[in-house]
Amino acid sequence: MDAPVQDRASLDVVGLTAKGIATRQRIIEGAAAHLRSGDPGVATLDDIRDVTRTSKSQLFHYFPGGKEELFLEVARFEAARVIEDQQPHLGALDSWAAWDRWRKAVIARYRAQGQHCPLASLMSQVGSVPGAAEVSSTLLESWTRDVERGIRTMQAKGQVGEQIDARRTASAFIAGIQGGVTVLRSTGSTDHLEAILAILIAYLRDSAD
Amino acid sequence: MDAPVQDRASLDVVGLTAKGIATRQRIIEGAAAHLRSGDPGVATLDDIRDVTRTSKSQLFHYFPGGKEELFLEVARFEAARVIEDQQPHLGALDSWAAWDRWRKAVIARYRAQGQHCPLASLMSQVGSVPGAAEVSSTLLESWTRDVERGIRTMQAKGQVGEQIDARRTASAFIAGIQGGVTVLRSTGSTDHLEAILAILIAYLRDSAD
DNA sequence: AAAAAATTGGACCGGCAAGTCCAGAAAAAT
DNA sequence: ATTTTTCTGGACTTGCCGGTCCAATTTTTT
Repeated sequence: MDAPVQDRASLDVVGLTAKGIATRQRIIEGAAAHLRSGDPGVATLDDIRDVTRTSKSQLFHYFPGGKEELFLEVARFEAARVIEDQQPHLGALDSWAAWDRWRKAVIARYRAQGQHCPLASLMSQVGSVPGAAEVSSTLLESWTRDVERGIRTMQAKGQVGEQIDARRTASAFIAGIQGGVTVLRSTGSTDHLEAILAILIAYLRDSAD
Repeated sequence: MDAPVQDRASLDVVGLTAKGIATRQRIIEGAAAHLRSGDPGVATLDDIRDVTRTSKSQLFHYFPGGKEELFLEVARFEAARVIEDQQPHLGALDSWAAWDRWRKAVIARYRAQGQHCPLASLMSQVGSVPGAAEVSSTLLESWTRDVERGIRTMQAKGQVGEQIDARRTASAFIAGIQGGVTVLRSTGSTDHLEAILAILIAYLRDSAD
């Protein structure tokens, strides 16, 4: 389940000993947990130092690019989590029951984490850190693709009308989820998120006449 | 059109001379323009000082609460703009043509401002500044209400099915727009925004059988 | 016109946080 | 074993930015 994380990490750890890799990973995960539980805009390297029980020099040793590089790494880590948390449902949207389980998983996930959305944390840095835009749009793209695949599967089974534009509708789902979460972050309520997921799924169901 | 802004301002300007009011307003508008064109997380009081041609003491004279108070005031200013920019369409969603004009106005607005969404700037401070959450949820609420009213109007005319939950569907619209804009901010494309607006309107049209 | 109040300019302070440096400990290589 | 590389600790530097202060100027009041 964390295989992709391992892969990702191994790209950057060439030349590090086992101990070094462990420390590096501990920093990323500790920083991720810390950023997730607060406003990432205010998070400081010293906070991360405290929470990960490391020193300044370790931070800069493993992330020569400093704060920016570390945050990007955390962003990648979190992006992987977003998709993983929706599995196995997202990967097999092949029946209305599956869609329903997925819908519930999404709502449960965001309800649980409340105001703190790691993806939003990501987005809030899109402006300042160049690489962040790439990380988040990659995530959005693969997320959209998964949903699109689900819609095509349903079309193949005749449970969604052929006239539906799978790609476009998948985009709508992703936008809807993003928006629902955005509203959640500022109002604390999942109403908007639930509303749009229900409507979009109803739209798909109604399409098969 | 800027009557509400005047009202709002007049609440805080008791005891200020005409010149003072003008300076205060110049600061708010200049700061708004500046924040709109960059990452608000990095905006500094000195930047605002430069762009508004004022001095530190003026900033603190008119906004004793410092940065926080000034930013909140800017947030209110921007929140008003968001609604205004969709008028007069948003206020009179009484035919499919009107809905279409509204849809186009929304897309045009966000396409024009590209990656920089003032509402998102607002949101990104929800965590740090207490009042920001209130400002943005007030905006979302009144925005949702406008759409809800539009749906009810269409229902009264028999152009949207009675089985549609107006409130819930309006929530979906708002969430959809938010999400579309969120995606726009990170990918630069309005595809998601256009997709979800089209689908939601189609959903409404199809409801009138 | 004089006094009082509001407005403006900008120097200055203090704290905080990113990033540097180097010395010492631990681990790996030979 | 010793030598070389990797890893770790934390003090220190540097610059930035929010906020304070006070003196000068303009405007309003009487």
